[in-house]
Amino acid sequence: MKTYDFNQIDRKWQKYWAENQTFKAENNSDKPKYYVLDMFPYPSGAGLHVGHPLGYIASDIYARYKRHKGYNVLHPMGYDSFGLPAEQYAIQTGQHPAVTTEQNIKRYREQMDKIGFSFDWSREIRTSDPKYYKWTQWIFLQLFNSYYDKDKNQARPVSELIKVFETEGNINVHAASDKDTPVFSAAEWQNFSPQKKDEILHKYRITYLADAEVNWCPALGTVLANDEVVNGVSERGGHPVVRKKMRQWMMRITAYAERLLQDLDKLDWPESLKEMQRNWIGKSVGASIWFDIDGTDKKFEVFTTRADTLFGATFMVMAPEHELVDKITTDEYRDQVKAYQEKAARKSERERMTDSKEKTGQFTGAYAINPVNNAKIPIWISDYVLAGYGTGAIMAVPAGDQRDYEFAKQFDIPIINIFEGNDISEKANENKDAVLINSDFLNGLPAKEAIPKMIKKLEETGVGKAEINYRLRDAVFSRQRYWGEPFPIYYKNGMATAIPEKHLPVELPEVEKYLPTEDGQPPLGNAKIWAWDEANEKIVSTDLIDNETVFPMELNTMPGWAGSSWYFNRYMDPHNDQAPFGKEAIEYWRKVDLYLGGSEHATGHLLYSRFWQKFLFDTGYVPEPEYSVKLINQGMILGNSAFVYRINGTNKFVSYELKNDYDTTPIHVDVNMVDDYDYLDTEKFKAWRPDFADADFILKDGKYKVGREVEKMSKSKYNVVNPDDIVEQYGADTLRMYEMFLGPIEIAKPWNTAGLKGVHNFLRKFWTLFHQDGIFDVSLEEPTEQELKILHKTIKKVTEDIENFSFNTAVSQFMIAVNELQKLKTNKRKILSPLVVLLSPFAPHLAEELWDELGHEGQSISFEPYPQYEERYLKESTKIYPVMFNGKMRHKLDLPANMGKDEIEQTVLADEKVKSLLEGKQLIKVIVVPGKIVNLVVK
RNA sequence: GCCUCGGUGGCGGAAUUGGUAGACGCGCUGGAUUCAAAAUCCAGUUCUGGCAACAGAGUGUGGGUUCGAUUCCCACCCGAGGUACCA
Repeated sequence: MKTYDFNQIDRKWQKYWAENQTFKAENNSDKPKYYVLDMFPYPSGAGLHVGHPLGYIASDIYARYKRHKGYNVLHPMGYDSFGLPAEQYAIQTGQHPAVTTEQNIKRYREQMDKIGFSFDWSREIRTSDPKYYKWTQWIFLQLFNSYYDKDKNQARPVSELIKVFETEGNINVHAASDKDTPVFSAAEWQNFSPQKKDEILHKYRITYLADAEVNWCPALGTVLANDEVVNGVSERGGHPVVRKKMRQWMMRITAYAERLLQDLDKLDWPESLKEMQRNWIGKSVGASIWFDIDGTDKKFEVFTTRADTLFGATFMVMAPEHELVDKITTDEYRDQVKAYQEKAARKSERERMTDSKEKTGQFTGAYAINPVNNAKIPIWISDYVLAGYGTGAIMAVPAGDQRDYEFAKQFDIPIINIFEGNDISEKANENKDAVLINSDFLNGLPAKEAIPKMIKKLEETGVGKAEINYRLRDAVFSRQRYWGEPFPIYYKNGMATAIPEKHLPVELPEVEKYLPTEDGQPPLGNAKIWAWDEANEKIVSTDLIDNETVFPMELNTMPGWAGSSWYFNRYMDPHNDQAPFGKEAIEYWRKVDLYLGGSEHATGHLLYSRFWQKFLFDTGYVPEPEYSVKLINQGMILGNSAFVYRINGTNKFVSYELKNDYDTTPIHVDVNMVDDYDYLDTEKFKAWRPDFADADFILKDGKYKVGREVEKMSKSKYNVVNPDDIVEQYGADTLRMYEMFLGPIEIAKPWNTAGLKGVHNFLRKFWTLFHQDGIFDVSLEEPTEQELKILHKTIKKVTEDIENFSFNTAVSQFMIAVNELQKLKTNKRKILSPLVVLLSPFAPHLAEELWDELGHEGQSISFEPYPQYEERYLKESTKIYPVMFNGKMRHKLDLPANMGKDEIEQTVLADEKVKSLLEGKQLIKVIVVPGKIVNLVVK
């Protein structure tokens, strides 16, 4: 080989690794285990862009490094292959989502293979594969058959709960359940109808059916997420959206709120990510207080974190949807209350959040009685109180809460000042150190002391108790979609009933259309073979539903996060068809040692998967309550968009420097038509789109310069850079090292190709160290002390950098080493050979090639031990000490490196130059930092 | 508003527990090589002044602790991400 032929080297070694299954991990080994995981991708039609592999490269470097270090490394990859884009494509074209998905996966795989990852492809999984979702359905059934026992603090079988109901009712049951769960005795339970029993059990199940309020779009026939609704209409199509209660599958994640919060402290995750989860869970400690309603036998509960301010409560506010509103409203106010409720119902949740500037509300005519002083307090409704948080009602203390203050001002409600030295003419006092007044037995106390005192009083008189509230809500688990896991559920006499486990997987049925049915049913309503024959235990035609033993199947499918909430465990034993994973496999691998992925999953995947893991831990299926103790976020790689400037109303385009002289509109232009100096290839531009074919240009110095802007990389912005092109032009190793060199992995950064050449040069120089005039030429001579120093310094620094995931500085270190060795014209085997191993996690193709040339045919470098540095080569014989006076450098001194602190001090003070500098000054003290500095403090 | 993270040359970015700020790369300048260019190699490159030695300033701003601060403390400004009538 005459030159560094990276394309040939890439192909050769990628083939070799595939054929030899070099990176296949075994489930038993004498070596210690290490599990490196990337968040698996959704295979979209657009293919990979240069941003996707960033995390995969980092994890691959670490995985390869750990293999060198003697670990049995599990480094798998797969696809989160259920999802919306494939379904939408199916709606447009009639192409089955499975076909599209298969094509996309093939493309992803080809692209990933070109980068030379050390994935164990024998363990590949796909969430849309029935062999995989069989076990997603299985886990769903375990959740369905469990409830959360608050005494034992773990999930328990529903069958045990039923036994308790049969013997003592639910009076002593302390379990996570819906708020409206009735209290009943054993005798009552026995007399309930099967439907009633079923309904009650749903209030306890960890996955359960409930009427949840959703954004329903009648025109689209589907439920939309909050961010798909803009100004009360759907983001796509602009159809009206209404709030509607629908029967949905829910996940009782709230049962795990406290454990999800507590265990965050055990995790070595980025602080920002943990903080996001903490906020999302939103724990607040306070009290609930019962208020009687004047002149009735009704009462209602409020939650507050400031029980101490009860004497300052001058009105009560209920959410417009509060169930008591209709019952307590007096005739006088009925019409106005009704009108307000209707107005509030029309607003989407998002609107209610945004129009928060001005408070609106309506008095109900009813009054509550303050339990501590029997004061009559008017009850209002307002949408600033949310039905879904706490009890949906609050006690309003305008002196101590800014929102209550604004409301009181708006409606001229009196404000009682309850804080000493407080000015209530402008705003409320939210300072917790303020001392209470006008508060009877709490006068003179700050919140910290007053809160427990008040709660004690409330508990004694039986009108309140200490309480903890969480912002976290139970998660909606149904989707009105086709391309997702079907539920293994059928409806017998209206009761959701599990299909026996032995019949899993319940495979997704074929449908003619992927749209909702005409009567508003989800797409599975179009399926012909979608009914459960209980007698014969199989899925049959829906035509047979009138038959006594044939029942309709669930028409919803599971959401995208179902399959991704446990996939990390499946990799441990991906082909098991008896269990989601074998006991032996999970006991061996236990958990992910290093997890890499984006922070956008903080309150989605990363929370749901922790929840499922804890459930599986409770039920004894997994040995760890947290599946990933160490997590690193990789930052996004942003696109560097290019713009041309069209003069309005013409087909003329003006160069960036001149654009301010005209009235122009910027237009995205494909970055692949722009060179490194931001000049546009005008011919390519004309050929790009028909409407630009006759474009005119106003040039500057004969060239057209584009404008630049950093944005998210996306097809629609024409700023996507395909990794294949970089690999083609510079080789996989250059791409790998360059992406690492770009900056720390956690940071978001724009893609620019400016530095590619530098990294590529490094690899060429490295190759050149082994070759004279293109011919392999490595000497067996003993290395010099200087060469050994370079080697060992590099080993030390690079190893430390890898351990700290500081891959950008590791790459720099390699560059330094190569520059130094190039200057010495080193071609000694004893230096170069360890460097090859050291480099191999970063540039595996080149490393394997050189390793082969060094004479290790047939032995993959991948399992060679990583070189270790030796301290003795790092010691320097002399060290230059800066001699500083009052922190300013005045002199440099060459001293032996191994000199002790006192010795350095004496030698420095004896130095002639130092003596002359000290002349006429008073020496106060001498600071010696061995190996670093000598600082003389003088006056 | 609140929470988290950050602010260092023309650019991306380095700097162990406070100890010579600007590693490495890009770009730029000069030189070598070449008929010429590309490529490669060598030297220089924080700013200001100076031919230079050198001097002064310098890590968002202002203050503080210290012999010494990019690093620690206080206040503020700016940016990114998250979150929001959460009672």
